[in-house]
Amino acid sequence: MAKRNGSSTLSENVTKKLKSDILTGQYKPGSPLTVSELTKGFDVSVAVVREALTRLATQGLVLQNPNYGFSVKTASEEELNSIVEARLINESAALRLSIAHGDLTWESNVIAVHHKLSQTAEYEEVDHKLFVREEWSDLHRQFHYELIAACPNPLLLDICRRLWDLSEFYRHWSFQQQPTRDGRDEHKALMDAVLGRDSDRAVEIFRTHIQLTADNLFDNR
Amino acid sequence: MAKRNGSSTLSENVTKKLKSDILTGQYKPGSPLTVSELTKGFDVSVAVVREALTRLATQGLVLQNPNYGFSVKTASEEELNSIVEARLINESAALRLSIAHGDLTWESNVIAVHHKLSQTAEYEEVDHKLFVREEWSDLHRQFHYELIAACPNPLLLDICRRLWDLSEFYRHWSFQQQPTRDGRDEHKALMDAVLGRDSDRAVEIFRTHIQLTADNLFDNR
DNA sequence: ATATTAACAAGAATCGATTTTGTAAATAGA
DNA sequence: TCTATTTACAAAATCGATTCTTGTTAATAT
Repeated sequence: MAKRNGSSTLSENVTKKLKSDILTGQYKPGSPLTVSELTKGFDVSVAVVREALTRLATQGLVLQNPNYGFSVKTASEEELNSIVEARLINESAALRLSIAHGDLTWESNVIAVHHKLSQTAEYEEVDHKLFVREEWSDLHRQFHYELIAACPNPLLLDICRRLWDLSEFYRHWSFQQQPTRDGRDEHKALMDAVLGRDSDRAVEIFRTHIQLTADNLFDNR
Repeated sequence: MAKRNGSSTLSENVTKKLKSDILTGQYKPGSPLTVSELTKGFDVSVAVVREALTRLATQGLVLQNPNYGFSVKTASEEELNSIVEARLINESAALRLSIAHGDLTWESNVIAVHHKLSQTAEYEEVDHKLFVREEWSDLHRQFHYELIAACPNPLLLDICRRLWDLSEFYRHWSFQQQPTRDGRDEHKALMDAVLGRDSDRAVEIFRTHIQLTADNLFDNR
């Protein structure tokens, strides 16, 4: 850091990096985010770090206690259920709108991303333990995002994006260690329903898919 | 300002005040929010003002162009429709959940707020023009909020709150000048459906209510 | 020995100054 | 006269230092 590149600001870059660090599990839930520590790590001033933390706090990824500082958001099964419920509500609606408005380009984009996703390995083994691969994780996100991309309501899409971020946080900090199912078939079925413009069916598959994914996170601990 | 009171921070207070100023129409949509101007107005440092602006920008009430500064969000009929649609989706869902979970205390709170609202005048005349009274506006917000208050999903409630803020912005900057209808009956019907635990009917009334309110804002210009 | 107050330290919040950026006016060259 | 480059200026972004808060420990008193 310490030097600006392009027309973006230091604050933007630090926000992006810090968010990514939190979402990829670099900090434990609830652990303090000391401003002075972060200034050293990023080699920027307090103003920049504070601005980044303030942004993330407003988005719900960071907790702010006045006069007590910032900390990474905590995790609970209860909250995960709230997130899943909110996602079901908003992403289902966005999905219906997307199916109603999507054009040919959108269709081919969906197919393209699905193909990549289906051909990418989900897990990798490190020290005799399985972890979700970042590449698969990115594609998974892209796939779900592409499904709703034709929704003409930018506000709704923004809500979906933020809820996805919150979900993402749990993927790294749940008690789940072993993969118990393969979502590949579900993704295929979901895509088929979407391309067939069958909203009801698509939403139904999506509902099951996301519910199962969430259930898995806190089961088998 | 310039002096802290209680355990709250300057940033919090400035954020609150600035947000209120924007929502009550103190600044025109799109008008620049110069940091140095605001520091003078609030008698605080740039850090505090920037933090407030950053918060509001993340919430969508303020626009931020990197290296170009902040400005009040703009208004368009298109965006209002997006907001209304997002509110319908989220507030309907919250309403159903609230009706399903609300207890006796909640019921009486709904009745209490509705009574206040029904007994409060909506408009006042200033210079031969009618304006919505702040007191009524607050109660209106409280009423709608109380209806969904028993929803056990805090995330969903937060989304509703933020969408309400965005709607609030339009109430002051729409082209509508003359009141064209009275929502009193609709509020009564909505409350009755809610207390009767009739979710479908409540959502239906709510849908009509919010749609008409939004339509009015951009009609009769 | 316990309760209360005072001193201290760590970190948050705030400040005023410095650096960088974008815009528009001024100058130079075709 | 018109375009291209330079210069000047205002505002944004960033910095490092100062001031406040809060929690903890040491000191004093009951």
